[in-house]
Amino acid sequence: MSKIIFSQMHYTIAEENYIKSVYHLQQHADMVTTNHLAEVLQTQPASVTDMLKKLLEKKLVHYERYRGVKLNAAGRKLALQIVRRHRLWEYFLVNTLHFGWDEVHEVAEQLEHITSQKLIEQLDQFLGYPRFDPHGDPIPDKQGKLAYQQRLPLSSQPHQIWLEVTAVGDESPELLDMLTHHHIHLGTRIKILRSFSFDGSLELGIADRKSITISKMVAKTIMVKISVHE
Amino acid sequence: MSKIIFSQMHYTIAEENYIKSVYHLQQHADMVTTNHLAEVLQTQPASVTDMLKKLLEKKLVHYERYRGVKLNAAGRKLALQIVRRHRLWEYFLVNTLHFGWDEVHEVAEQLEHITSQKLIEQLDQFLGYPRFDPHGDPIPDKQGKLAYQQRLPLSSQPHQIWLEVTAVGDESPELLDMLTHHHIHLGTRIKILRSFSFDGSLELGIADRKSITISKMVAKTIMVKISVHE
DNA sequence: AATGCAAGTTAGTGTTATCTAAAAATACGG
DNA sequence: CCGTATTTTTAGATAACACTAACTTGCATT
Repeated sequence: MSKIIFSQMHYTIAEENYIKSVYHLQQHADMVTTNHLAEVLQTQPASVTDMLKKLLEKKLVHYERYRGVKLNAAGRKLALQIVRRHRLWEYFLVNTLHFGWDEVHEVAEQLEHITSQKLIEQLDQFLGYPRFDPHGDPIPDKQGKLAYQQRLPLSSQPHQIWLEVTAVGDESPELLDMLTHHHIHLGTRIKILRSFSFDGSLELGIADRKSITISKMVAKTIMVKISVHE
Repeated sequence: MSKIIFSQMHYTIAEENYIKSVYHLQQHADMVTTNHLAEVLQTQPASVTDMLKKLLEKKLVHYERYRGVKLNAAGRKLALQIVRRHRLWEYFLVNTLHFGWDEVHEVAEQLEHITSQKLIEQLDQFLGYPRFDPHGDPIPDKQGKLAYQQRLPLSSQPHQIWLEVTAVGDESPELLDMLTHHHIHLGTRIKILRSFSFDGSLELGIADRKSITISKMVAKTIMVKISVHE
C-alpha cells in the first residue's frame, strides 16, 4: 500500500535496462522480439523470457508469449525517466566535466540508475534545462516530453543544399572518433557536393574547409536538418 | 593475469560497502567485530561472516574466524578510493547542486559505486580539488592521502576561548537540521560561555548572536579547532 | 495442408548476497 | 576453572538474474 501512496516504485538495474532497451527497439518496430532484446542486452533469449514475465507481473509491458513485447503507459513513463537521466548525465559529462562525446556512454549507463528525484531535478537546473544531449538526442523533460528537431539521414538528402548536423544515429566511440577527426560536430553546416553511385559514398563541403569523402555507412548515421541560410 | 596487467580490479557494490564499513569502524577500534559490522550494515551477523570469507579470498582483509577483521594494504587502498568518491560527490551535491548538507548522504552512497577513473578525476578538477567535504571530513586525494585538520570534540574544550567548527561527527539529517537551525556551520566561530554540570550541557556564544544552549550529546558531535584570533 | 526450421519458452543449474536456526567458540562471573 | 551468556560460525533456504539444454510454437514454403 505504501507503493500506492508514495508512488515512486523502485526497480532493479536489470529491470531498468530491459525497459530502456524495449523502449529503444520499439522506435523501429512496434513489437519487440525476444531475440532482438537478447542481442542488444548481450544476454541469452532464455534470460529475456524470464525477465519479460517479471516485467509483465509488474505491469510495465504488454507481453504475450511467442508474440513479442511492447511497453504500456507505465513502462513508457519509466523508460522516459531512465532516458532522461541518461541524457542529462551525458550532457553533464561533456559540458561540465569536459569528456569527449565518444567517452560518455558507458559512464552514463551507470549514472542513469541512480534514483533520486532531487538529484535529477537539481542537475537539470544546474545544466540550464538542456533539450538535447551531446549526440543530438532529445532529453525528456520532467513530464517525459521530448523536444522535436528534424533528423534526416544525410545519406538521402538533396545535393548542393546547406544542411546542419542535428544528431548522430550511433554512439559508438569508433564513429564519434571518426567524425571528430573530420571536424563534424552537432551544428556543423555541410553540403553534399556529389555522390558516387559505385559505393554510395559522398563528397561533402564543410564551410571553408577542403572537401572530404565519407562512406554511405557513415552518411546514414549522420542526421541533419535543412539549414536556413542567414 | 589480466588482473595484474590492468590492475583495476572491480568489486561488487556489496563488497565495497563492507570494505568501507570496516574502514570506518577501524578508526575507533583496531579489530572490527562481526556484530558491529552487521549492525552498521543493517544485516545479520551470519551474512557478515560469509562476506568476510569472500573478502579474505580476494585478499582485501586480514581475517581469522572469531577474532575479527581489519583491512590490509589493498583493502585500505580500496577503502580510500571509495571514501574519496563518496566525499567528492557530497561536495558536488552541496556546492554545485545546492543540496542541504543533511540531504546528501544517501545519494552519495549510490554515486560512490560508479567506477570510472576519469569521472572522479574530472569531477575533482571541476570542483577545484576540495580537501574537505561538507561535513568537514577530509577527501582523500588521488593517492589516498588525507589532509589534516584539528578536530577536537567541543564537549571537552576550555571555556572562554574562540573555537572554530571544523567538522561534525555524525551525518544524520536530524543533527544537521538542528545545527542549521542554530546557524552552526563549518567555519562558525564559537566560544563556550559556561557548562552545566547537571547534564553536561553547554552555553555557547556565537559571534554577535545571542547565546544558545546545546546538550552534551550534541557538543560531542561538534568538532572544533582553536581559532587563531586575527 | 504438411513440414521443417527459426524463434521462443520451459526446465534445471549456478552465482551472489541475503536470511533463519542451530551449533561451536569465546568470554566472563563467581 | 567451570558453567553460562554472548558472539560468531556453519548449514540449509531463498530470491534475483544469469546460463545451457531440451522442448514448443508459429510461420514460410512448397
